[in-house]
Parts: sequence; structure tokens; C-alpha cells
Amino acid sequence: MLEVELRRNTKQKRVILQSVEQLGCHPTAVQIYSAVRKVLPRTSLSTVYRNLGILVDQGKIKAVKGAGTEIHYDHNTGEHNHIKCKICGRVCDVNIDPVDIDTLDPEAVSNFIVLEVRMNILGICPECAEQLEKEK
Amino acid sequence: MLEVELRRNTKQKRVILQSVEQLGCHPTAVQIYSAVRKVLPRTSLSTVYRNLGILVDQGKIKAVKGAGTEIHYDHNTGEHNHIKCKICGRVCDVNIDPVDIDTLDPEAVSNFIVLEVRMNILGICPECAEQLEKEK
DNA sequence: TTCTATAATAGGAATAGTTCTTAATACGAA
DNA sequence: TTCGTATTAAGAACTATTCCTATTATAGAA
Repeated sequence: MLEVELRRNTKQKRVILQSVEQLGCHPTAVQIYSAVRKVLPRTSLSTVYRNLGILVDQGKIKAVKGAGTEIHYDHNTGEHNHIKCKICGRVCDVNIDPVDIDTLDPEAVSNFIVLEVRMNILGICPECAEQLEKEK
Repeated sequence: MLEVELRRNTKQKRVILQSVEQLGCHPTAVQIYSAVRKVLPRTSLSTVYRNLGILVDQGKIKAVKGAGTEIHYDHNTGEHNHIKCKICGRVCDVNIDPVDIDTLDPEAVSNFIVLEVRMNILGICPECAEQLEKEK
């Protein structure tokens, strides 16, 4: 065997990936941590963070940095953008045509080499909008 | 006088606004703090943060949350996007037509009420690109 | 299956960026 | 000039994340 697989397949890593997939709607590390601890109660937060990092490196999940300060994790690794609710902080998918990096005018981007164009949308989710409507 | 101006016009606030304007290229709170302390050496970092918050509330400057974790401050309060250098962290202006919020398909945005569409661009600035070229 | 080297873990300390707390200060209306 | 109170300096507290270290448990070898 020339290629040695240094990564071990631990219970924790498996449950963490499973949780990201099952929670679905872009959970944060802390939400994943809560879900994982229902299955493996002694799991530590740093283990969650470390494994999320590994899973991102392996391309199995994606890290989403939105409007707020926390990182959300996404099991949908395809190219897409996100919208974040200003009130409850929830992150959902958005289907807007991505900006084509190659068509950008160099002058318009201060002559930077463009690596990634991310759309960062802020809004109010249907549930919170309804709640606000009721309170009026 | 019916309208009471509760805000005081302190030296610190004046120098902080001045610094954001003079530094120009989207300084962080810490960079502003350094500049302010050259004029008022006893200024504290929390005073800088508090006044930056007030100036943002008053619409005199804008807070720019880019790819990284720090907040940058912009004296140009007009509608525009930003690009951040992955290497040196510098933030520059970008002139791309903003997405028109009213033309977005509600389905495409998970039925959110859209408040703000921000373009978050990550790249390599001309200086860092040149540096990389030299090192090869 | 048992042994063993070491990758991964739990737990907690450390870090970065920002916000909060409090006694002291200084702005500005009278 | 006086005085009420908004603002300050200093540092503690907070939040999200990363780092550290002794201990544990996985996976390949025997």
C-alpha cells in the first residue's frame, strides 16, 4: 500500500457528519454539538469543530460564513448562495445565478485577482415575518 | 428648544470620524484606534468601538463585514460592494451593478423578505499578486 | 484475537474581536 | 462658573473558535 490513509473513522466523526446531514438547514457548530451529544453524550465541542474542519477539507460539507459571526455548515456542497434571517439567524438556500468571475472588468474590482464571489443576503424569514405581523 | 441634542461633540468622536476619512481604505477598529492615539494618546479601544457604532447609527460611516472576522469601516456611505485580499486582508471598493431586490423571485429566496443583498468578493490584491510572482 | 503505535478524543485554557461595566471626567446649557 | 449627565479610560466579560495535553481507542500487524 503506497497511499496510507492516516484518517481514522471514529464514532464521533461519523455522528457529526450524520448530524449535519440530518439537521439539514445549515446548523452552527453548537447546534451540531447538541445533536451529536444526544447520541454520544461525552463528545466535546472541540472535537466537533475539529471534525467539521476535516469534513470541509475533504469536501464532504461546506462552511457558510453569513452576515453574523458564527459559521454555519451545509451538507449541500454544490455552488449556491444563502439568505440569513435577521431575526432568528436561520440560513436558507438561494437560487440566484452566480456572478461569472471571468466577465468582471479588472478596473471594477480594483485589479484584484478574483477568487470567489459570494452573495450575502439578509432578510426576514416567513415565520418571523408572520410573527411580526401578529404582534402589530 | 424642543429637540434636545443628547449627543455631545467630544474630541474623541471628532478625531475618530476624521481618522476614518483620512485613513481612507476601509480601516479596522484597531487601525483607527492606532491613528486616533497619535492625536489623543489616552483614547481607549472601547471608546473607538462605541463611537464607531454611533457614527454608523448616524449614517456618517458604514460598517463593512467581509470574508474575515473583523469589521472594516467605510467613509463612503453610498451603495457599493467590496473585495477583500485573501493574503493581506485589505478591503477595496468594487463597482458591480447591485442586484435589484425587487426583481428577485420569492421562491428563489425561500420566501424571505429581502432587506439587503451584499456581494462578498474574495481575491488577491495587485501588490500581493506581484509579491507571489517574485517569490516563484 | 491480541498487541501496539499513534491518531483522535475530552476537557479546558487560550485567542481574537467586540461589547459591557464602573468610577472618574468633561461637555455644554443655564 | 456651576452642575447634571453624557462620555470617557481601563479593564473585565463575552462569543465563537482554535489550541494544548494527558488519556483513549482505532486500525494494521502479529
